[in-house]
Amino acid sequence: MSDVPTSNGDLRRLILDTTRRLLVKEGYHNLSMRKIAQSINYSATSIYLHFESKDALLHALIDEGMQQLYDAFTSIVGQFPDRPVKRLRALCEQFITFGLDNPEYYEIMFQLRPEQMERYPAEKYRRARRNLDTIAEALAEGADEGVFEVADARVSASTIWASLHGTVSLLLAERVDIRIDQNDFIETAIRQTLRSYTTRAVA
Amino acid sequence: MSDVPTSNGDLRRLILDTTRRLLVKEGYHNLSMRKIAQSINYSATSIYLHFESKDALLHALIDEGMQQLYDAFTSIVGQFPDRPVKRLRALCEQFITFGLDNPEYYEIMFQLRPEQMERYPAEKYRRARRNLDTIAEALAEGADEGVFEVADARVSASTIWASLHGTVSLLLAERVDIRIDQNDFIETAIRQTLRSYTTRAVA
Amino acid sequence: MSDVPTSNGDLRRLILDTTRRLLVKEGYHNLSMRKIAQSINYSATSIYLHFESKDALLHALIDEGMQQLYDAFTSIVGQFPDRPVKRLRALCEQFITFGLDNPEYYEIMFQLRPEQMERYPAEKYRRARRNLDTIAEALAEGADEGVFEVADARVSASTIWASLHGTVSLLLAERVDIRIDQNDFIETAIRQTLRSYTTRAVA
Amino acid sequence: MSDVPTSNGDLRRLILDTTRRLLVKEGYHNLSMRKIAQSINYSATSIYLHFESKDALLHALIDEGMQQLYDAFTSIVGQFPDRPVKRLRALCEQFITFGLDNPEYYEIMFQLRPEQMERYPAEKYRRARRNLDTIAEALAEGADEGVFEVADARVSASTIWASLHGTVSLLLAERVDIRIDQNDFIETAIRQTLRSYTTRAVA
DNA sequence: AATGAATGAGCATTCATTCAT
DNA sequence: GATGAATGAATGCTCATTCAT
Repeated sequence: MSDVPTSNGDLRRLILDTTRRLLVKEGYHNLSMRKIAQSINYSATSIYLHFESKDALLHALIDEGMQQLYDAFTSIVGQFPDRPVKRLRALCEQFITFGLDNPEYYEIMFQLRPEQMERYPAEKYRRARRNLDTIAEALAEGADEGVFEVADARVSASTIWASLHGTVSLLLAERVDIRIDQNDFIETAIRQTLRSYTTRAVA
Repeated sequence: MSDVPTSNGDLRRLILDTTRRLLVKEGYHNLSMRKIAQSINYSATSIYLHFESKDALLHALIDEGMQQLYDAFTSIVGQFPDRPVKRLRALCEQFITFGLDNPEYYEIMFQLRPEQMERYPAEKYRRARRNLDTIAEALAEGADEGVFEVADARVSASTIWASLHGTVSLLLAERVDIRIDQNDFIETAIRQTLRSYTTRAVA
Repeated sequence: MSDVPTSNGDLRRLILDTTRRLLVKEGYHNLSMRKIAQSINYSATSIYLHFESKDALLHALIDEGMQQLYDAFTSIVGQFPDRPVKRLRALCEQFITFGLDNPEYYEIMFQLRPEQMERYPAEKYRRARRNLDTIAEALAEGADEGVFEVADARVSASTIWASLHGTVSLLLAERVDIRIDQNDFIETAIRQTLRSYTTRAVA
Repeated sequence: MSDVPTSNGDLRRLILDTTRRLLVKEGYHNLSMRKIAQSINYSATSIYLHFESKDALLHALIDEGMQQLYDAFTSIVGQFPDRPVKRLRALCEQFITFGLDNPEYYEIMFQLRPEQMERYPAEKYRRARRNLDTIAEALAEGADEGVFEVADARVSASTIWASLHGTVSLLLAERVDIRIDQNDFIETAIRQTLRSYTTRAVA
């Protein structure tokens, strides 16, 4: 693929992109340094010039994924600055889209158990939490406006995240009854999730 | 050779239990026949006297887990034969409890991607779906009684399952903000999930 | 296959027959004590009650094969007591038929290198040599009658055997050009082999 | 680590030669990558730097053998361009010499059953057939000159090959009566084989 | 006469990583 | 900045054989 040797420090970029591609194509378990090297027509050793270890490479990838998701979220916030309900729905949709579009990204970002990735510094996870805050803010603003009923925005945001994560996970693991239409499933999941926080209209 | 000499067919049990323990401690990907063998002070070959293959061993474990969960669900159905709301809440609580109590089962039961466990027969997954049906029934009965608002019980049941699964997954992966009380988180997740299907009170 | 347990000492017989069958069906390399045992619905251990080792079992089989071939040869001798030419041709045909009909038998009888079957006692190979003697006798008688030209019957018999063995080996190894008709090939091999020892008619 | 430190790409050569040696000493079935590695004081992994798989290694060996035999045949053809009888005799002698001198090559070249080496591409076997063609040509030319009596040169060449192959096989398997002088045996085999195709002298 | 339980040695192959150049 | 050469450890699995019962 990369017949044309990439000049200078682009190699790091090339490695990251290739790894991501392989991750999606072959899955986390079939990912090996050897295969990455082969894909970019470099020696396996070369990867170590740019990443201390396989773990380090994956961590960099997780960071990128988190950033990407954060960027998407930020853009949505920009689109609906004062429409918390619409904003929250868009965030939900975006999360699910992101997960389904980047399945193996998703795996290393959200599904790896800590003991499997033990050297990933907790500080980085904290960075990931910014995404959660975006949801919490929408909830809080909605509560202020009286359209959401929220006891504790932080807890509620996590609950919403759980629903979304469960939805993506089941879809990725192909555990959802095949007789159920995927879009129907996603739409229902989002609608019900939001509904559970919506203020009930009193006649 | 084993510390506590196990008589007769107990070895099969010992293998199953040890595998479950290792699954929790080291995760699915770091599980190997050799490690299992080492843990029980038997040769790796001995495992093959009781299980045809690594897959067969894991399948046996999945079956056990599914059965256990099914038994728990069945017992709940028996406790609340005509109280669909109470029954549904109990089922939700039970699912989360089961997941947190049996993280080892949980991973291989619900989190493994099909390509990682491809030889697990689809028929068995179908068997697993009985648990989902139990939820769908409670929803349908509740809808009949007018206490639940449900368009399609099958889709809704899957949606509820997604929420529960997401909740368990995040807790097991230790991805929930440590400042959030676990019980609070669980209670909120269940309450909101049910709330989203509850008929809105009319004044 | 042997649902009906064979009584008494028939087990030895059953093992031999089953092994022979497996040898043909699966080949020498895929033959294992485990598989033999499985095929006869006995434990692997039971085989050791009748044969000291896998080698011993194979030796017994080789003996049987040699005896079988010897019996066939003897019968031919009886059919053509004083027709050495016809007798020799029949022996050649029989040898090739035997080889093609019992390919894996043939392998352990004639193709195993001594170092692969080191414990097979040389004395047994000597027993096998009786078959060669039968050929040598036909040659010698033919020479006496003036129909064969033979310098040293022992050497010539070995030469003939070599031709036959080569023919069988190439056929079994599927090394003969597929455009050549097998019967044509065999017939030519035998005809030419005999021809080379036939006295040339002088005008 | 190796006794005589081999520089650069010599390891490939060393592996090939060692494999050949082991093949003679222990036979095809007892050949393992581990043993090869041990023999050259390298790790088993190192072999994979030079050969994709065990099969690939053996294929390389077969190719070498086929080429060597072909070169020897070609040289003989050059020595007797218009003496088909002498040429054929030389080819026969060369085949047997080759077999006895290279028992390791011989087994994998001519004695392996296809199911034992199934991945060896048929196209390569076809290449091996060039050697047979060389024999067929000598026969055909001799027939043209009236010195050979040949019905179908292709069939006859295969028949000759069978005789030679049988001769080599029995010698390698040490199945020839030890009271028979090896050179006598070989000489007789060749003489008789040729004789069977020689036109009978007319007074 | 028969077996269940057990094992050590072996197999081809893959992996992340190191090191001298 | 890049690499070829090399490796120890690991993988799931099969094998012939032994031994106490």
